[in-house]
Amino acid sequence: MTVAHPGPAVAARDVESAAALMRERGLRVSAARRLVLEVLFATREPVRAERIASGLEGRFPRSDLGSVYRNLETLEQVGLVRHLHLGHGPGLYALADGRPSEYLLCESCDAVRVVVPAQLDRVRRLLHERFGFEARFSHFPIVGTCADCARRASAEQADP
Amino acid sequence: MTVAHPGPAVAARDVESAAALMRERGLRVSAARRLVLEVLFATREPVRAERIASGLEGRFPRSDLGSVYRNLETLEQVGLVRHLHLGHGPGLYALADGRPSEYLLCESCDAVRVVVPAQLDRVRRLLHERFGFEARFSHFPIVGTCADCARRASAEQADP
DNA sequence: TTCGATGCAAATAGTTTGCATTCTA
DNA sequence: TAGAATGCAAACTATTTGCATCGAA
Repeated sequence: MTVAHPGPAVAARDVESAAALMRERGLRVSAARRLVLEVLFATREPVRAERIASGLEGRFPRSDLGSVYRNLETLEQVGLVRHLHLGHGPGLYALADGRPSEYLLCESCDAVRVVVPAQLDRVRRLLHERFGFEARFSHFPIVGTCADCARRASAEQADP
Repeated sequence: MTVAHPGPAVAARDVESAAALMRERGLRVSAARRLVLEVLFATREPVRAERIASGLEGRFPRSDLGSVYRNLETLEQVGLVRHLHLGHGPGLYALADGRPSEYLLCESCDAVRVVVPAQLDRVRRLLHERFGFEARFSHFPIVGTCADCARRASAEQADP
């Protein structure tokens, strides 16, 4: 899960071009490795390793969970894959597309709001001015309470 | 680790007043439970459960790790304790003082910058205006690159 | 034909839980 | 003395690793 040297993100069009890139880097394209890519291309959202190993619950052949983890790490080093953590729970893996999504996670209802990085640029700028800190919300999200839950909470407080 | 109903934060002056509060809530103050409190009062920073169970490496009697976890959960429900997660790695537990600290975590060097909530109020306001989202950085930190590492990275890029 | 990758199983880290026993209120 | 909390062990989730074998280039 923890990648030593995650390379710069690479957006591949499809499994074949991803496979070609692997070979360019001197890596082999085995059946198990191709399968991880196929699953990631099939579901365009972040998934846990277990779900990949299950072949999306049967839509693809099952594969060994240990190998899935190893391949995800390799793919992340190459830059084809990124992983993120949404609160507690397992890491989630997805194809790296050019500009990574960023996330707002509600702790009350577990809702995840996906936003494009530009929407957080002002927040990022503010943090940079204040602390010289370059914030990223693509690997770990912003955590708190979403609008719905906040409204609900204050309603309950007014009328218990 | 995951607390069902974390009560409102309560700041206790010392172990005895914390113990008194426990009894007020109808909870018992056993030796093991008092020990958790003593360790938390002795070290004023967030610590992992394992470190509590070890009695801060021998300064206090060792206790059972399972019971430590159970007691931390109970203490968190009462509001005396809060836990946080700094990136990967185990959860960290600390006494709840009135206004919880918030955190900036650097992914390159693992440095943790502790800030008082007021320093992030503009960030919070911005997020609330944009998304109606109430962000907290006390349970999960803001993750990114600290000023030092950012400087180092751009220096390396200029002079490789 | 080589050595990178696999599959299986065992190991690890962090945390939770069942249960007979202990001890607080 | 009732039942809350303990201590120990086992279970569990997420992830990593050792190793003999296999297969892609």
